[in-house]
Amino acid sequence: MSLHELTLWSMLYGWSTMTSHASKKKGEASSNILRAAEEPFASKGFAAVSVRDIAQLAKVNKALVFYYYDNKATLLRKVLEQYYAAHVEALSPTDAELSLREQVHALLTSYLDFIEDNSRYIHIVQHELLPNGENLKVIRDGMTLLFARVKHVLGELSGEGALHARQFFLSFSGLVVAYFTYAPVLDQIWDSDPLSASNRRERREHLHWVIDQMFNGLEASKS
Amino acid sequence: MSLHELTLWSMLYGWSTMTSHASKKKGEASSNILRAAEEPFASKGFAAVSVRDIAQLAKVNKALVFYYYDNKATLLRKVLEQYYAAHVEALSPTDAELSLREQVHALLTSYLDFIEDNSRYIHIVQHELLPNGENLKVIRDGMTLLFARVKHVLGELSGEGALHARQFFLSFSGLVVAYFTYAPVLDQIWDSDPLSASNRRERREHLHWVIDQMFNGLEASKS
DNA sequence: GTCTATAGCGAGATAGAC
DNA sequence: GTCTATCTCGCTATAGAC
Repeated sequence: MSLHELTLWSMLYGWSTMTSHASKKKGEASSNILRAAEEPFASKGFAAVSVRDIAQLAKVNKALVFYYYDNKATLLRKVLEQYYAAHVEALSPTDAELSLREQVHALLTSYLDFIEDNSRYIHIVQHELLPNGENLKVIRDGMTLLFARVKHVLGELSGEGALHARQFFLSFSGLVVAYFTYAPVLDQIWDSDPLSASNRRERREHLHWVIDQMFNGLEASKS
Repeated sequence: MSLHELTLWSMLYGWSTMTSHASKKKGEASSNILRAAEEPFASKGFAAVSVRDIAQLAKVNKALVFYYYDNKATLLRKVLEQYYAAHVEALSPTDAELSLREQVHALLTSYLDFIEDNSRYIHIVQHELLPNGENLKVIRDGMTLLFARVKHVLGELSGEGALHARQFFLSFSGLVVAYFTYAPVLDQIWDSDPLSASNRRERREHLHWVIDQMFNGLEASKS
C-alpha cells in the first residue's frame, strides 16, 4: 500500500483505535472485507469473483460478508461509492491565482496521480460500464459530480457545439483512462511494461502536450 | 440490422445458399449462435450471460451451442476474433494522394463509422480488459494489428518521447471509444441521449477539431 | 459478531436417442 | 445435426449454535 493510499483510507474510514475485549478492533472486519474485495473485483470482474474468495482474502468467515453487506452486489456498490467519494475528494479545488491553462494542467496532474494510485477503480468502473449494467446509477452520479467539480474551469475557455465544456471533460477522461484500461494489452505495442516509471512519465508528457495544443486552438479561436 | 452490418456479415460468413433436405440451410445454426451471442455479451457481460439465453435468442437447442463451440469461453473468443477481423478490414488503406492531415481525418472517420455500426464490439472489449482477463491475448493481437495498420501514417509526422506514434494511436483510441463506453451514463451530463444523431455529430466535430489542434502543434514543432 | 452447516438453485457440460 | 434428459458442481444466501 502506497503512502497515498494510506492517507486515502485514513480519510475514508479512519484508523479505529477502539478496543473491545481482546486485540481485535471493533468494526475492523467490515472494512477489511471492503478492501479485500477491491483486488479481485478489479482483476477478474464482479461475476467471476465468489464471496468465498473475498472472505479468504479478508481472513474472515464467508457468512460474515453477508452479515455486513446484504449481498455481493451491495458489496460492489460500496466499493464503487468509496472510490467515487475519494476521487471527488482528490480533485482539490484549483488555485484561482493561476491562469486557466495552468489550472487545467493541475487538474490533469491530480487526475493522473489519483488514477495511478487507484488503478483498480478504473478497471472496476470500466467493467461495469455496460448498457444493461446494474451499477450505472452509481457511475452516472459519480461522473456528474466530477463534471460539476471541474466545469467552471473548463467552461471559461470552451464554447458551444464541438467546443462545449462537456466535450472536453469527456476527452480528458478518455485520454487519461485509456492508458490504464489498455495497460494489460499494451506491452506488445510498447515493447516494455507500460506501467514502468519512464513509460508513465512519457504518457504524462504526451497528455500535457495534447492539452497545450487544445488550449492553443481555443485561444486562437477566441481572437 | 443496418446496411453496413449486412455487408459486414456477408463478408465474414457469406450468405449460404446451400440447401440440405428441407428449407434449413447447412451451417446456418452456427452463425446464428455467434450472432445471437453478441447482444447479451455486450449488454450484460460474459459471466452474466447463460448459454441458455444465447440458445433461446438463436432459436436453437442449448446442446447445439456446445456442439458448435466447445464451451462458452470459446464462443466469446470467436465473437471477439470476428470483430477484430472486421475492424482491421474496415480500416481501408488511406489514399497516399492526400495530405497526412487529410489521411488522419479519413482514418478517424472510418474508425467512427465502424464503431457506430458495431458499438457492441467496444462494450465487449472494454468488459474483457481486466488485468487477469482470459481474452487478453486476442485483444492484444487485435490492437497490435490495428496499430501496424496505421502507424506508417502516424509515424511520418510524429516523433520521439511524448510525440511517439504509439502515444497518438492510444490517444485516438481513447478519444473515440470514450464516447461509446460512457454513453450509458452520459445522458445526465448531456441532458439528452448521447447517441442521438445530433449529439454524435457534435462529438465527431469535436474529435476532428482535436486532431487539427494536434496537427498544428506537430507542424509547429517541426519548423 | 463470528462461526459451522446446509439449503437450494442455476449454471456448464455430457450422454445418447433420433 | 439436432434434440431430450440428466449429471455434477459451485455458487449465493440463510439458519442457528456459540
